Amino acid sequence: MEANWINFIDHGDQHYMCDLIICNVIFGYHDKELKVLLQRPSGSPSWTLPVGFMKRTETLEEAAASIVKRRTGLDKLFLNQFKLFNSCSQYLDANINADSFYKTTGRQIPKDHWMFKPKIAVGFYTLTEFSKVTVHESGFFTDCQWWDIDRLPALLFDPGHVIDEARKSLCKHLYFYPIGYELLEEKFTYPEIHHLYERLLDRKLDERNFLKKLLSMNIIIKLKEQKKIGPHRSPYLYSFNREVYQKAIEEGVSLL
Amino acid sequence: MEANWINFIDHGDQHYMCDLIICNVIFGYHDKELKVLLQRPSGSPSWTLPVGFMKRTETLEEAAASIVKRRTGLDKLFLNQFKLFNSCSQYLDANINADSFYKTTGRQIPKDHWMFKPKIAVGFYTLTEFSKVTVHESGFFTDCQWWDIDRLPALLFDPGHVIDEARKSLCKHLYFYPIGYELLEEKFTYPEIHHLYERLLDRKLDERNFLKKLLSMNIIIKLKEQKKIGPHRSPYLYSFNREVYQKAIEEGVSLL
DNA sequence: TGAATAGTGTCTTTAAGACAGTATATC
DNA sequence: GATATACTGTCTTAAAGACACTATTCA
Repeated sequence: MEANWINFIDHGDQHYMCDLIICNVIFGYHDKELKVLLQRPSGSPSWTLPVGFMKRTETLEEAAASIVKRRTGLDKLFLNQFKLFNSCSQYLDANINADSFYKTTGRQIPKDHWMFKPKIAVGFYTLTEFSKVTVHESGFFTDCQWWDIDRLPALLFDPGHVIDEARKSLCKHLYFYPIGYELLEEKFTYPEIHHLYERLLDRKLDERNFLKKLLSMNIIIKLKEQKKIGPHRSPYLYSFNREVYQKAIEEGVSLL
Repeated sequence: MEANWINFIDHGDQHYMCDLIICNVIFGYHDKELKVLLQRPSGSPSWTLPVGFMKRTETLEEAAASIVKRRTGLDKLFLNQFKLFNSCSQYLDANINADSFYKTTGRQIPKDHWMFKPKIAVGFYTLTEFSKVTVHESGFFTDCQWWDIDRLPALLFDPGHVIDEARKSLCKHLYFYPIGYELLEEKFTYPEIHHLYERLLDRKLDERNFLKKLLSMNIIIKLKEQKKIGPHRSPYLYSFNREVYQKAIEEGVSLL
């Protein structure tokens, strides 16, 4: 076990908020699937959401952004603080407790140590186009990978079904604000955005009516280019009208 | 200064989350005005929102409810956790710091004491019919009173304009869920609920269309009784259809 | 009869929803 | 011409919005 990890255990509560953990649900979209980025502590059979502590000198948003950046290499992502979760008494792994620490490190840590106190989890979700991400492994977490949202592994650290709640918040968000700029590439086809919305909402959207709506709001612009997609008709490319999109983000809008 | 207060200073961080404070915006509605309940620490010229710490053994919602109950005497109120606020380095009063503690109590408290560390404020808002409340003063806070939302005094403890944010969240909430059961009396007139919504949203609502909407949704029921309101035509009383209202709370609905 | 508030109906406009056949590309 | 996907238009229905006069009560 590394020296800075031991230092963290001994003095972490001076530099980090010890009652809080930041818990990120990183959504990705690729190949017609909605995905979530999960990590696995080395040696553990179970997966967790990317979590981390918050420095006393930073804001919640900075803390969440730095955790996301550590995993994805990306910054300036859209981050949404969607919910708080009570009583997370372990932050990484049920196997991490005073006994297991003693066994693996020979260090005796008191049972009332700050690490073992109950914590509030601050849930953030974030959206990114899958292929922009280079998945980063780091230190404690040797595995890190994307999972289809409908085929998730059992999660160890999951107070109150964090992913479900994140997804619900995302859906609600979708009724008020546009989403897509973060999840799609700069230029995208109508079938892509149409499918994305169906996937996010988990229901059918009439393809003609939805397109009519998007175009009537001027939120997407039809380009002259087409995308080659193999042995089929080439779909036209669209891009977001940044001005309208930005305004919709700020003032709210209903696309549905 | 009382013994349990000193005990709190010395050992509070064992029993309370020391990185968090719970911050409540208690909205009331009475006499055509939207109001907020504020308190004033004894000796301070400035007002604050009802705040408090959270016990390590309780949930966020329990902590918020107990603070609200302490001030209003009411429980089972609708509570909505609407936002987090960064870097609240003082939780009650800028005048409370190591020096002032020494002056008033003779007790030397280290500058890195848990009370003076930066905190995250967890914002809740709650709604109640003004006249149900008996305003409770308690211990440290000798004044406690309702203020018209448009004529608030300067607030000492107000990271990020908590009341503004609470009001914004409330408005947004209003587009998705019904509100009124908590703010009106059991039986109310149409002008009352109409005015309440105008006041909450801070804009005109066509009286005919809004009534049409409420009735077509079956969310309010016209009673046979009328309310005597002085030298004018007596308005009919309405009550909420609890079944429809409850369903709307759970599933969401648009009244606007 | 004047002042203040309560109460109500119709028409217009806009948005949502349902629905299915044609077009393009490649093999 | 078979297959797979892209693309488009019209009609129906429902909801939202605009709008102004009448009713009641009391002094």
